[in-house]
Amino acid sequence: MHERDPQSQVSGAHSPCVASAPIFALVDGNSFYCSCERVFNPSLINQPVIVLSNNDGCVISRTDEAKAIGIKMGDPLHLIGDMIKRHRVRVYSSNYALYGDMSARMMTTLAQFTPELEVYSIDEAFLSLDGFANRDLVDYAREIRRVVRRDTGIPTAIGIGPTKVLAKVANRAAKKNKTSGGVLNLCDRAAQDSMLAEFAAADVWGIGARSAAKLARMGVTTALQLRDADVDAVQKLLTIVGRRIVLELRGQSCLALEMVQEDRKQIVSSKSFGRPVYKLTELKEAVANYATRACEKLRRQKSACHVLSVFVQTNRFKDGPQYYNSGTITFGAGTASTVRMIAAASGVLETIFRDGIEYKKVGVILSDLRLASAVEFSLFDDQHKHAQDIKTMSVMDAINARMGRDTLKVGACGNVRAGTSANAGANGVANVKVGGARMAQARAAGQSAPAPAWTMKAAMRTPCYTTRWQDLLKVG
DNA sequence: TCTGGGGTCCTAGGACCC
DNA sequence: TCTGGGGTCCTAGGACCC
Repeated sequence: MHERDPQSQVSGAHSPCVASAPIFALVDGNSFYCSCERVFNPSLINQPVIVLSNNDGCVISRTDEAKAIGIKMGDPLHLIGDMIKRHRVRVYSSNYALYGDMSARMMTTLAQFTPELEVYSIDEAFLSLDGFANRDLVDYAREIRRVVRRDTGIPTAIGIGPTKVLAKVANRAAKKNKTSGGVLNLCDRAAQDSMLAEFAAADVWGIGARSAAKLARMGVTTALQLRDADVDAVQKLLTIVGRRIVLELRGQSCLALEMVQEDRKQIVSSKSFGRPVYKLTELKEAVANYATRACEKLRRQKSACHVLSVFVQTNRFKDGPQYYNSGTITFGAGTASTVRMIAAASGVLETIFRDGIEYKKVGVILSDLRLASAVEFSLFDDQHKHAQDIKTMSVMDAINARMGRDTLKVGACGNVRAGTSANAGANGVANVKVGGARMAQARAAGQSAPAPAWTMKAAMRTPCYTTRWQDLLKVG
């Protein structure tokens, strides 16, 4: 068992990596989004490739070749146009349906190697190798890499260590060091010493820009200095979080493997607009769509929402008047009904909307999430209506699961088909009635209508090779 | 013209109660 | 005029992650 509360541990002790100590491996997909694109387009191999954030705003994934040119994470597209042209960088809009599917394949493959697996993010997983101490860990990790590559096409790097933080360090080093063969083991004390000495404190997992600056002020700039710093002083500076990091660097495991994915405590759906938006009606349509997405997630984890917040904001990068406002509504009896949520969100939006403002973004936040099966009613709540809502939603979910997202949706969402974009055009919509709620049914064939200003820009999106029949890759 | 979205955890401070 | 102290709960803000 790992001790989860670092405060209860003996501080200052350097525990050696003995047989009974935990062993973590961190498997991380290299340039994950770009690698996904390469799997389906081999002409991208050995080429500089980047994948962009929503609205084709900035760089969120880049290959080694793109890094070598000098393209950095988070670079706005409009500032690197020259570089892209000069080096013929291949540019892609993000395609989360594809990346999510590739991620699931990678995790399934990893699960063949150990049942003790934590899916940490879309492209990373921690594996427990506790029972493997008597094997050659590096050999085993190489085998994992080989099989993931073979079965998914995704290249990975693997870092091994007695704690999660050290496994992270090892992973970074494995990626950087081309002679490592993609695998690096930091279970050995001497290896830790030499590696941490040349590893920046700012690059340690959990140390962000703010914390790095604070540490630098007390003379700590390397991971080795951080490990050997006075743990109480670090806690004073960086709270309990900093203490845990120091202990983990010393080889004391404070962060356990979390195999079960806990339910979300909060669900956010918000996006920047492809073009400026001024009108309340347009904002309402955007909010209806975001509320729809959020409620789908909510029902998937079988929760009910008790607090809904809606916010609006202007473009913070633009000179001129800024506006931010948010409003909240509380549901006496929790709900997961898209119809109710949209109505409530629309009401909140009206209270925070001001005329004559150039809006860039709206969002909805669902919080105070509790078990849907345990919703409590007061004397004034209409339980019959609530039961009807649940039925309506399950019909909608069932149809959309079978026929595709947004086949059935609430009329307030307008006529935008999910998965299309501002540039891809929209499909026709017909209204139908389900369980008393007015729904809009999008037709499969697209009669083009101009896309609303609030929809996203995604001009360079690849097809959904793995998740849509009509986008299956054709061979031959 | 053009700068992402979706999460988590921790702490301090205020409100409130006894 | 004197005017406690401890506990809990909630929230906003900060910081971090991918």
